[in-house]
Amino acid sequence: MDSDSGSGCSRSSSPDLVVDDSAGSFFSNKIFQTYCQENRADEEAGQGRTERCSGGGKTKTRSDPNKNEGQDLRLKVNSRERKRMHDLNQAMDSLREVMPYAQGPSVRKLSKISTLMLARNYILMLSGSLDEMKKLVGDVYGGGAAIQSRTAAHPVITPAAPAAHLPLHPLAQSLHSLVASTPSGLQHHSPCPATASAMHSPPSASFLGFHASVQGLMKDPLHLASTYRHFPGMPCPCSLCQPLPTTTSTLHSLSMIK
DNA sequence: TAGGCCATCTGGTCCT
DNA sequence: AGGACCAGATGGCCTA
Repeated sequence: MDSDSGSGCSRSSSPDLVVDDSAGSFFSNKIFQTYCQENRADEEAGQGRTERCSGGGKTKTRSDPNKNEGQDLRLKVNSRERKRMHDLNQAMDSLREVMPYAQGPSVRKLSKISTLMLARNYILMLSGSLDEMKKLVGDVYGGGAAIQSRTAAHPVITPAAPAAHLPLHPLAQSLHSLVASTPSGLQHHSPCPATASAMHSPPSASFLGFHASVQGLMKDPLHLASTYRHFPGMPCPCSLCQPLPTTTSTLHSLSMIK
């Protein structure tokens, strides 16, 4: 049953995920690297779980593991699959850690589907904020700097602009208002009228404001404004609140190829 | 008790 | 051939 040791992060759980490897991308950050390290340590520690079958599931092949070679192979495959799912769950936990929702011992954690949908909306919201910040920077510096910063193919703000000696107070204030809309201050971001309700709903799909069925939401998550509730601190998925998909040009470094 | 969520097993498929 | 990935099936736990 210890056949799966040594695999570690030799292959990503999502090998088709092509990412920008530059500094600051998700897969180059600390969380992902520490996850890989912890994963190796977890393999040795997790070997004893193989026969436990705690959460449920089927146990029918566990009666006589030494019966033949086929059963040994089956156990190996089961162990690998179990480890793969554990890796997936760890990645999901890592994602939950950076999601802007109430976390704590008294709060039930987000379900997987809710985590994924919230992550998507959060990315869209941050993309919109980034776009807005670029426009503000362009307004402050004006002229060529604005043109430069608005170039979609090069969304990098050049720090060594000649106007760097200009007074920065308006810019700093603008940046502060934007920073306030990041996870620690998201409650100031939502312009929705219904944000005062349901402060501590459970973090289920309904907590995210999804009244529609999950299937319907996955089909067309961008056009369900009338079915969403709005909560403080949550990136709202409705068409009134979320940034338009046009801002997703900054996400083009992430692409799924299959 | 029904429904949602989850962990596990299992067989198939694809890739290296 | 072996491993990764995927989807279906199954059963346990929890909540409304």
